[in-house]
Amino acid sequence: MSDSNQIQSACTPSKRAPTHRYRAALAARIEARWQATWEAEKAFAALNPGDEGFDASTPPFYCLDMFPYPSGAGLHVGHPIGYIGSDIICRFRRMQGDNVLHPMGWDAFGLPAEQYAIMTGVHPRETTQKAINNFRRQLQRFGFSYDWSREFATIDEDFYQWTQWIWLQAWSSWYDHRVERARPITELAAALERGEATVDKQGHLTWETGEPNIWNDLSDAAKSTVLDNHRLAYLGEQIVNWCPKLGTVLANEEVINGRSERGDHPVTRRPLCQWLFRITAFADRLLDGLKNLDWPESTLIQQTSWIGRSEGADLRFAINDFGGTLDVFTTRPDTIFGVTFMVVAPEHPLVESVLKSPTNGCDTDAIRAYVDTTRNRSDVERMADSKDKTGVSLGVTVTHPATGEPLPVWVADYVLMGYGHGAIMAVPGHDARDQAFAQRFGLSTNTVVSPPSGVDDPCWSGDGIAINSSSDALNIEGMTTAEAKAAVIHWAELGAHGCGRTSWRIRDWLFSRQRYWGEPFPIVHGPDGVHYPVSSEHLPVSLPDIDDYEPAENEDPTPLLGKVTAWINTTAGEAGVDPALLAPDTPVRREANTMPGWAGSCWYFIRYCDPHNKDAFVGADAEKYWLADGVDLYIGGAEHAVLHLLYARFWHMMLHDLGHLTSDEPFRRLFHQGLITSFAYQREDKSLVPVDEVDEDASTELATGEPVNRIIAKMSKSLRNVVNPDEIIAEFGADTFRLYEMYMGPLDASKPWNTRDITGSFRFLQRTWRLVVDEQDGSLLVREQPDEDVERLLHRTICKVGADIDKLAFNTAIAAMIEFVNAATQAGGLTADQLDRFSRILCPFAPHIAEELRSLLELDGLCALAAWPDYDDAMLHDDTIEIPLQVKGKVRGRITVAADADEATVTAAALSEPSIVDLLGGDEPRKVIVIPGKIVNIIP
RNA sequence: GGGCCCGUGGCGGAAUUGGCAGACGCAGCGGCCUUAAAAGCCGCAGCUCCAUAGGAGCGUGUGGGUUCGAGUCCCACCGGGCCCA
Repeated sequence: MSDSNQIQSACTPSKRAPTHRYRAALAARIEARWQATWEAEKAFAALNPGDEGFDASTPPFYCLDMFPYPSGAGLHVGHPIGYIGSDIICRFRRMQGDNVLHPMGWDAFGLPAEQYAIMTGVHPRETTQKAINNFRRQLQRFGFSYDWSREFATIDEDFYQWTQWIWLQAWSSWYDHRVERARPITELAAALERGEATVDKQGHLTWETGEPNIWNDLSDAAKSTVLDNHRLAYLGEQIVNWCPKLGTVLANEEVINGRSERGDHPVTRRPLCQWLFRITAFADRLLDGLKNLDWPESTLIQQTSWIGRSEGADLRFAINDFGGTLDVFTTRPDTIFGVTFMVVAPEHPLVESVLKSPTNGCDTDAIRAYVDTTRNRSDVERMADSKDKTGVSLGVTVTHPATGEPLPVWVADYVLMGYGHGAIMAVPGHDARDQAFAQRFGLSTNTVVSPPSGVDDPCWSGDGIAINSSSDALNIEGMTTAEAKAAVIHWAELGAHGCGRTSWRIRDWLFSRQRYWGEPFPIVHGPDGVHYPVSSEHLPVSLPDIDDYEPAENEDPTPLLGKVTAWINTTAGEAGVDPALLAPDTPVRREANTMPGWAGSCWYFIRYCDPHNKDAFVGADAEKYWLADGVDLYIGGAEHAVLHLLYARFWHMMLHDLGHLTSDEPFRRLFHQGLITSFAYQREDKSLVPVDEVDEDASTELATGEPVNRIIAKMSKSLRNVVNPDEIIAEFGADTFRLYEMYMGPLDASKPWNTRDITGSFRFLQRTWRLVVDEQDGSLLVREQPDEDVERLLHRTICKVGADIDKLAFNTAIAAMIEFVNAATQAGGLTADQLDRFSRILCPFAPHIAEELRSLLELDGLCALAAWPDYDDAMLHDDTIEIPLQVKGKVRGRITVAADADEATVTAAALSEPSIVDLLGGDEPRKVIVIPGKIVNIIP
């Protein structure tokens, strides 16, 4: 600033912007001051049972944000929207007297830091720590009421030792389907020892008594194999998604259209021995548990379809000439009379048999050619072009079990080997894909289900009445779909043609990765091929340092940790195996795989309850207090609808069964915040133009003058429409930022960011400030006597804001506060008492300015810890109300009546209102509809 | 291909869940203040038409239906988004 300006300012103070106007610099001072105060006074530290000052009568409220993965790029304005919402709820509940647990931490293992390490050689721990520090700094500028004393990262050793411990719990357990819960594996061993359970030569477990029990004849290694086959964490051969480029296997969920979700590299399928979780054992409970959750409907639907329970039947068709049977799974056994052909997947063993010993009329060349071309197509491609079906006849037939008719067998790639038995019975009358196939190859169609009346669908796939459905062996004619299903299953079971079966889409969860930056498994491979756990007092198994992060890019999956031979090859004693299990000098090999990024997020919310506990993953008292009914409110993105939320539920159920947790569901209420999108500009040919190359007012491209259309897109670097919250806070302050994001629209809707709109929220705070503060000297300006209308409106605003916060409808709560401030400005100000109450309802939204206003009032204590103000019901309603009068649904006049006027009074008043009298022209109305307190509709 | 959600002024959105469509904010226009500008304050503001005040008609993606009354419920279609294949 130049000298002359200063002189002029000093001489003519009225020309100068007032020194105590609410602007960015003042907001920054206010925000720094109160953030420091909150920290110094530990205002948001949640008290645990046993802590000094803990009051058991205070209701607990656990509000959780999905913790972020701290990326090197820092926060953009989309990140905080959920955190602002949860902070408002937390501050509100705190003011209502709850003991609020509102923690924050870091999901810090994962691929990006490791890939950065591959490029730069910088240890992922270093990169991650830097990113964490930056995220923390950015988040703290918002004034969130987190209890930072509970902060941790999943890479901290005293956190991941318990992640490893929980994995060992799973490894040490099995699922008892008789009682539907997980139990310690030692109890299974004991039952086998006592002969309560028996095991046959194939290793199958039964609880039928009287079976010959071979358990006690087994070698120790064989016993251990039997137990291993029942553990909830087990080593199994599975077809995996192998990504040579990333040097790791990926979960199905991490593969999108045959490419890796991260990095978009090709993924192929191959069998591999991997650590798995037996999540399928919990499938029924994971499904049933959804019924009691207060979750968004769309997420419940997604989890339901992911688990994918389908009731149906396995049916058996005798293969002619070859012998043996072709087994299929179908959800519609009632359509058995509609089967006109069979289809097997190209990988089906029958195809190989046919090629080995072809029958007459079998074109082996065509079959081989077809199988070869389909082999390279992904499941996605195979399912996608449903319109253009391909396939080849196998030249064999099967016998229809109910009619005895021969049915041709085809091979086609729309049938997948991975689902059911890799074979289907085709019912072209009632399945769209089968119909398309039948039409393509001229196969016949039987209609066997009559749709409900009014439906005219040549390929009805819904329920109906069975028609054309009888033979000497089976008659289901006239039955409903449900009856027919039951009848066919009953018939099939009696005649050994099949049995009823529930099939699941969910598969066991692949839980090992060949990457470096993850939790090591706390288990070693003994010389006898048996696994030995690292005993819990030797946890964590620390991740060793390595020099070279580059994965071996080859066809043979090798874990990165396999390179650290000195760490891999050790002794039982060195690794921490219980000497009672294995002599300390026994050479052992450590497990070289690491856990996937999901591991820490499966239980981090449990650790927040008791983050510094050295003896347990959570203390029993803290767990019972905070998690008796799960997390009260969980806010996070809908992109985690299936994976994270399903995995966390699985761990929670397992730990519950084993007696470590009170509740069996982790998250009672779930809320998904919407995405913050951005405006982007599109040329006529739909190509996108970066925002900084566009004249936004004229809607033209700067370089060419060509017109562009404004569209809504995700924020992205390439469009240069990413907004950094640091800049917005510097320009307007954190309170304005918080208000703006909450005022944009409903929290669960996706909404476009528009920097221009922020000024509205900023001006609201300026008006609020000016309403009660002298902009020249900063002193408080309040009136002595309250304005009657303002007082009435204040009661309504308190009521509305409180109700809206409960509904997470922050946008309308803020609109109500703006209306209040505008009305109070017009009415000439507030009393000190009114300002006190208003600052308290403003506090959850704009906590810093609220504290500042409270301190100007010289009231004791922090606004953040003050009680939520009361309102008087009597002040919410007026004595008289105006009611619109409609004639045939159009408003034609209004009357003012007492709020509690009865129907007759309102009718009389309405019919004597001049404009209504006019319109009726002396005739009696045919009908008068009075909705008390709302509207009158007159039908002439 | 399937599932779920959503289409309201120039823009973001509101609407007590079937009862006055467009709250509140942005942008816009007019006025006050100012030498001027910014800021601020006061006011106008869905569209079309007639018009001096004022009035009439049309309006929540399109078409139909239910209802005294539909942005809201039902059916079909069009468009967009998300998720899953």
